[in-house]
Amino acid sequence: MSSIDLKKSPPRISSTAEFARYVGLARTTVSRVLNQQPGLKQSTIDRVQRALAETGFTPNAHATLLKGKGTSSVGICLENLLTPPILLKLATLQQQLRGQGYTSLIEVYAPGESRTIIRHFLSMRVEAVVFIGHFDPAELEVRLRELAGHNIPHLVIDHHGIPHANTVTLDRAKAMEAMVNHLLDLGHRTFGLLGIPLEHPSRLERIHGIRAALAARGLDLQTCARSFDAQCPRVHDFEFGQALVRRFLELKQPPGAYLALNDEIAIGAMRALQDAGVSIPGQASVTGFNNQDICTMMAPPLTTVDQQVEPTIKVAMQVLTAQLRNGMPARPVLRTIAPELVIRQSTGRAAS
Amino acid sequence: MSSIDLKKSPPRISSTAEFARYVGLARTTVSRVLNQQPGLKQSTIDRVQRALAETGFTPNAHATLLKGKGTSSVGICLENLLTPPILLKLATLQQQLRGQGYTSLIEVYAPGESRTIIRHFLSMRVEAVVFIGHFDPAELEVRLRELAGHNIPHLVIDHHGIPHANTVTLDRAKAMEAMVNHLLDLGHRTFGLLGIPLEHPSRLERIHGIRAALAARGLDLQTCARSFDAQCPRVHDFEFGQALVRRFLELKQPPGAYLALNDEIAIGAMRALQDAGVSIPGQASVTGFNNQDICTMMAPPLTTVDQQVEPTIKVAMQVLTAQLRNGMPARPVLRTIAPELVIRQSTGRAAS
DNA sequence: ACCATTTGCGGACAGGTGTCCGCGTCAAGC
DNA sequence: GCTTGACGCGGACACCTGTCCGCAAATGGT
Repeated sequence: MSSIDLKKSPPRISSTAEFARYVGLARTTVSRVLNQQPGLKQSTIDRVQRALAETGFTPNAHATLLKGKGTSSVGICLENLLTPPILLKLATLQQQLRGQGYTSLIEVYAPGESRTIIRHFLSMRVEAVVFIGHFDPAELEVRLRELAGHNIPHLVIDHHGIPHANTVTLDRAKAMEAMVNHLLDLGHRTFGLLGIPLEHPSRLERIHGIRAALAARGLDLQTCARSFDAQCPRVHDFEFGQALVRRFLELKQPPGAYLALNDEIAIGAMRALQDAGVSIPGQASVTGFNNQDICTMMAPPLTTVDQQVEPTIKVAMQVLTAQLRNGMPARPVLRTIAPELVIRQSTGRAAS
Repeated sequence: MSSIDLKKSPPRISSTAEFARYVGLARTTVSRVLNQQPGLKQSTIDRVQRALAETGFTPNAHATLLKGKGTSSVGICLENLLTPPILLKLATLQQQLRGQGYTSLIEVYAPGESRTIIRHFLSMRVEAVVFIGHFDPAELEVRLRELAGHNIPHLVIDHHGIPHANTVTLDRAKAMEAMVNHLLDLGHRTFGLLGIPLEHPSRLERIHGIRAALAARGLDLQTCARSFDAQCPRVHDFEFGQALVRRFLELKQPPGAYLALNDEIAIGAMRALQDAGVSIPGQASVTGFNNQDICTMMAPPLTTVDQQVEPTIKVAMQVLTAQLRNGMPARPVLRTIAPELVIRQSTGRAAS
């Protein structure tokens, strides 16, 4: 009985040498088993496997990675603002990388810590770095240059418009163009932009799409669309959407359609409109962006743009594996994902 | 001019020896500078720092961690279902750990991969492992035993009821008790449970709280409360909530108050009720759990329980740092966080 | 110019792993 | 009983860093 108890507490083993002593074999032999090299008798293989199961021994990864030429790891830097779609991308990406034998080092970005994060990645000798989300463009560009200096491939997911960056992103211009076309078809001619400034470089892509749709029908951005972004602080997106709409409702002639940067802002906008007695879509239309699950639960369900997470990650993995194999591409790669309009009941014919 | 161009492409440096050759110093001297040892002339320190900035060299972390006794890293295993509150906990925890000089290895759990994940943590020689969220109890217990076998401290955040586990969690029993009391005060005597089975072990804590509140007023769980969880598949929580409520509405006398497992289910429930013409809170009350931002945007705003993320992480860090200093505690630690009821307009007086 | 002190050098070792290689051992086949 | 493989052993080296130590060189003071 007591022998069983003793067997139940196997010794703490922290090196292959120690483990080999436990099994009663040479260290090199054990190493050969662990790395599945040929020329081993089945019985000894079994003996090692059994001891492995008993003790739960794991070779020190740091020593392995130190020895081996590559680390088979990629760094993933995550935007501060953690929304469901971003997280879904993270989870999917990590799982796919795992399937390819890659370990992922995940760091959540915090303002001013991007340098620390990249240096950590570099010290861990990652083979590539992925950025997911939106960052400060200037800061990101510096980091990318830093990585290029070390000949480490990178990939930016979602943040379009960084010079020389390898990018995979939803075609937000096309998305906005399609959305505006949808609203134009419904008779809308006045647009309130929520979270989309007319000038700010970070949202330029969306503006391009909006402008293109308007121009195709002989309309002008400046006269059709307005934005009050600068006048409201953006802390939580829901409240931001509310505040922006309240500002619009102070106008003599509020717009008939609202285009929001994302679903959260759109939902806040709907709330403020309905609280003010404006019916949706009877008196105003509202559109979101991202197609989060919550959209279908609103009254009315929110018209929005689907993020296409799976295609995005699929393409991202293609670009990534190509770079892991062949190194940094000579010219930056830009792959855009086609968006898909999801029309629900928050958009309707313009009030005449 | 060309010399400038040449200077712009510093050589790829991947070891301290190489770097020392570049600076023109001995490897040991450089190492002393990097580790801030005394007895160095300021001018040589500057020389190294300058070269450091030029080349962006970073010592190989694997070699350092191999040499040093501890790795100063903790593993974080994340629940598959990524909701905003969980993510907030992750981000906060990682930031705090970073502040304490600890690196965090983050892995998103995928069914059947918990073994792989833990083995990865072990091979990286993490000094502790944190689980955030809810997992398969049996699987989690095996992992915890595995960790204990290696003398590695652990901490489970949110998942209450794992035997021998060090746990930090919201007191969900107290929360449900307070919530039911609130509804009893409003005159409710019939309760529909959404996502909370009467028997299932994983939700036993909530049931205990509900039962306690009822018992204090001489009421009985079996007669007051019903649950149809088994009859509806749970894929997306929003739709789950909708489906459950539809099932309840088939009854001759649907309950006057609905207690949902989380905010998503509650929101789905509200949608289904309102679509069926049931006014909230006039004809039925609905409560959520977690107090996500979206709650305030609903019509009516959702009564719910706040997660208390900051206190939770604060306590988690206390427990964690204590274990990192002193090793596994002799007896499992259980710290519960006091919940806070957030009463909004989705609950009201029972219809008479 | 001389001596004492600071300061950098270079060799050595440890930490754990993967791999190569020569050598011993054991069993099977003839 | 001898040869021939098959198989395991153990020494050696490399990967890169941190640290210790003896020693040489440079520095500073007088």
